[in-house]
Amino acid sequence: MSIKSESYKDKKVISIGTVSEITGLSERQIRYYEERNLIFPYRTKKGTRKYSFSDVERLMEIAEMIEEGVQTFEIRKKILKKEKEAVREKMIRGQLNARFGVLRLP
Amino acid sequence: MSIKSESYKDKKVISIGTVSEITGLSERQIRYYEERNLIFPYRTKKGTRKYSFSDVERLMEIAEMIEEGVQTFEIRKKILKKEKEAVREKMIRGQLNARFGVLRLP
DNA sequence: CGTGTAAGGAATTCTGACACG
DNA sequence: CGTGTAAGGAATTCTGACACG
Repeated sequence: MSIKSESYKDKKVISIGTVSEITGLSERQIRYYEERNLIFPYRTKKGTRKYSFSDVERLMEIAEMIEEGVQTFEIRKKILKKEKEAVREKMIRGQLNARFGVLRLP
Repeated sequence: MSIKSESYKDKKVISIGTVSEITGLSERQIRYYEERNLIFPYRTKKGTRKYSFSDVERLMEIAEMIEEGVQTFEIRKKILKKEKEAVREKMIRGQLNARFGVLRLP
């Protein structure tokens, strides 16, 4: 349920100009954060970047940390940690579902 | 709740080329349906069209009807009818909420 | 390190129009 | 009626680089 409903949130369809407007970040900043492996837009055949709403949210979190003086390297570590946690969460749910049927965790 | 969660679905951030790819419709078709008042993209200051996922869904419904031979004029009437129903629904909910507090209808 | 900017090219989008049927 | 297309212009996006600090 809460996974299916994220279909819109995770679809990479927003181009960089629009992302720039939404987040208030410059295109330069957005591209730089990609260079630093903080964000991973989809690339169309022609090479233009497409972002999801999730990406937009992540960018805003990144922007906050940057303002606080956190370096991109540190931010990257935090992101990796978060992702590992998410994977672990997913696996636990999968195992529970496999044994006891579908259940809904908050 | 079900209203708040539509925030992503209703944000007009997708440009016409991407909408064309998602729906399989040509840009010409998409612009024509706008001319016929079936769809209402947001316009940026510079004049480029931006669509939401809701718009994309509506376009796919329109495409289906067109294939069935329904004319744009008829489609427009159906859309107007649907919108009126939605408004009525919303008002009823609002009145119920006002009198009995928040409740959740399917 | 993080970000601005000018540079040149490629791809996108827009409008109004002609065409077919 | 619904859609394709060529036309010309304006706006977007991309990359690699120089700059500052």
